[in-house]
Amino acid sequence: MSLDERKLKILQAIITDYIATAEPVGSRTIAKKYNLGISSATIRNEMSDLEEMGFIIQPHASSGRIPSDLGYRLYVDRMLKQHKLKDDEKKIVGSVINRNINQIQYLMDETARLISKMTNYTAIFSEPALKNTTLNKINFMSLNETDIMIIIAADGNIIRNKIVSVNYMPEEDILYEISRVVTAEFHGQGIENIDQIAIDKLYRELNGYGELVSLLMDFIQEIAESSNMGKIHFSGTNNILTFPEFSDIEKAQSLFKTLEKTDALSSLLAGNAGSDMQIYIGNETGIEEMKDCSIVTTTYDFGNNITGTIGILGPTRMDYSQVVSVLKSMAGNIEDVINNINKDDENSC
Amino acid sequence: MSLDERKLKILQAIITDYIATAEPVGSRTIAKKYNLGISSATIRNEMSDLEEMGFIIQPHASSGRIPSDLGYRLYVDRMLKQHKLKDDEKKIVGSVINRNINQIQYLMDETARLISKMTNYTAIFSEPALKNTTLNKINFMSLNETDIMIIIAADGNIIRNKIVSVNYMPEEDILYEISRVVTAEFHGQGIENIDQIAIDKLYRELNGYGELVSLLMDFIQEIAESSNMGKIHFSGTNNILTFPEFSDIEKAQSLFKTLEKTDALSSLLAGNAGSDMQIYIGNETGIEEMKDCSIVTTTYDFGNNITGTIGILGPTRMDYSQVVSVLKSMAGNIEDVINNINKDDENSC
DNA sequence: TGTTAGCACTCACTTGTATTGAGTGCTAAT
DNA sequence: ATTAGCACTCAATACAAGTGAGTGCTAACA
Repeated sequence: MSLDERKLKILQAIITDYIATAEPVGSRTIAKKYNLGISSATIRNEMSDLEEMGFIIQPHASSGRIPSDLGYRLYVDRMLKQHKLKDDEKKIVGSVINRNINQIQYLMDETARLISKMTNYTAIFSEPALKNTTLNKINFMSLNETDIMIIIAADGNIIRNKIVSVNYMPEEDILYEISRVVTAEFHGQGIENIDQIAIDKLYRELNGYGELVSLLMDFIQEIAESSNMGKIHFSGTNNILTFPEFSDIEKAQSLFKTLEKTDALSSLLAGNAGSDMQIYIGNETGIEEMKDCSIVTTTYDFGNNITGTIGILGPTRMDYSQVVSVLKSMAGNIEDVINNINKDDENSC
Repeated sequence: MSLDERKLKILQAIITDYIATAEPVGSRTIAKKYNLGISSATIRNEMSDLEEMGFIIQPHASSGRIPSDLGYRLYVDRMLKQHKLKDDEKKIVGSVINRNINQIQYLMDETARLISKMTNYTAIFSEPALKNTTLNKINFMSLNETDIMIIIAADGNIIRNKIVSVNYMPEEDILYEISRVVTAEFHGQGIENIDQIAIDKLYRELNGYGELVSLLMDFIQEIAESSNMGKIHFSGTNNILTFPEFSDIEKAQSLFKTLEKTDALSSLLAGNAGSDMQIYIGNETGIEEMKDCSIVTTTYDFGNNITGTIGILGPTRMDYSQVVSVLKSMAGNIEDVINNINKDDENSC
């Protein structure tokens, strides 16, 4: 029994129909809707074969068939034709891009919202991990008599700040000088593995201001640690409620709960480091509560080895071709914006 | 027909029971569970009166009664006894507080999560509005050859930053000097109504660096505008799914949609400026989709007239006394943390 | 030998009907 | 004024019969 052209066509029809209706699809439906030039009886025979081969499943005797994880997998791997973005979809994408946003966080948020709107699924994104990032600039700024804000700028336009309080507040000018020295010493250092020699040297050079240096080191370590598990953000989670597979409120809730403790998901997203487009279908996610879900992720590049992940979470019967092309286009756009950040002020609106 | 003690007791019993069960409560139930020393028949008569007075409603003939908005209102206004925080609740509160957080955003997030966890309702909070805030310190910091980060520190430990690109990048030292001059000029100015004289003076003093000044002015205006409608955050929205009144998935979805476009909600939260504890019951929210919800809000004080709002969104039958006391305690805690921010480093964990 | 028509069978879903039970209102007795 | 008792209401539940979409199998056909 071989997987010939006709079987593929029937499988495709089943998947297409099931994506649209979320209802098990029967042989007669296929015969009527997709004119493959064969009768329902023949289709029945073929479907019987496809089921035996594991590509489709019969939820209960005498119901139509639905694609199995394996079926989706085959579809994704072999039959995914690049879905072309429709014109109006393109327009929406443009409108966000042209706004010339320069806060990455905000950009990501907007992108996620856009994705969830365009696909009616749930968008996921993780904050860019700072691993392998190099420090760029460090600044101390006094806020009042006791508080100082430490600002760390790293490659890829990544900025973190923290307010700390000090026992001894240096003069304004001294603080500036300290910033200069620290920056000179740490510039170019990897955030996760700062040279111990540089640290020692700093403590010596800034004799008398050890408090500041140690507060800084704390902060840097804090960043390095926290960035290992970039926070995950969602947009359009309520779209989940529109999926018929979650019309059972219990199921929807358990999925929401799973999304909240994002550990598992986090490692899933991290798994995509580098590869172009990752697709997890049903049980491939490795998360029990997500066996009816698929996740498609891709990475975007901040330059300097810093990458973030965006993805889409939907039911296994989601429209893979649309999802893939939306993601592809979005990742490209994010990179464009990031790389041209503030470089095209002239054509702002 | 007067609202005597006994009627109040019966109403209280109805509300208490309905909060717990979300089921219409009948006379026999009350007679059995709450030993008021009267028979179910008497209670029936009283309930009939209460219904006529508008405090309870009969969803359909021959069902139990449920409290009306008016009933809740009476309950809240007249019978709300201060709910004492249980010991274990107190412990949870302490654990967050002691972590000595100094990022306000993070603190708010944690607080909201805590509130939603303790109450099993949905927590709402708005970012503090910057209205009436005075500028404290302004700093320009170069990031690379073309980009500058503008940092604005305002009263109440509020920090905003923005990355802008400039055509001409001043020397590092000049940038520092500019920061100094700008800070000196703008310190103490209200963020929404900066003295035009000061602005003019600044342009004169910083002759040749007008670009920076105008970028700064843009940013300040941006902040002033955006802060008028502080963004609203939620925590535990999925708790909504556990409310039986939203077991109809359509209803849940329409509520979620309403929450997403937060305009209406935003003005609701803003309405609480200054007052201690605001309670909106059912239709009092003025939002059609929320007629089965109540919102309790309170404000917290950053000092210097800067206030934010936290609140709880739950079904109208929510446990008002618990909610009020949790909110009260939390608002107090936030203020404590904010006011002692970084002032108690010695007992950190 | 592959395809099709026909038929019996399965099973979720719908519809209609009867039953149950929690709850009310009213009336008469205490 | 309170209570017991009774008839009545109505949502919810349970059950039975009917419907229809779909399958598998077999025999006939090209």
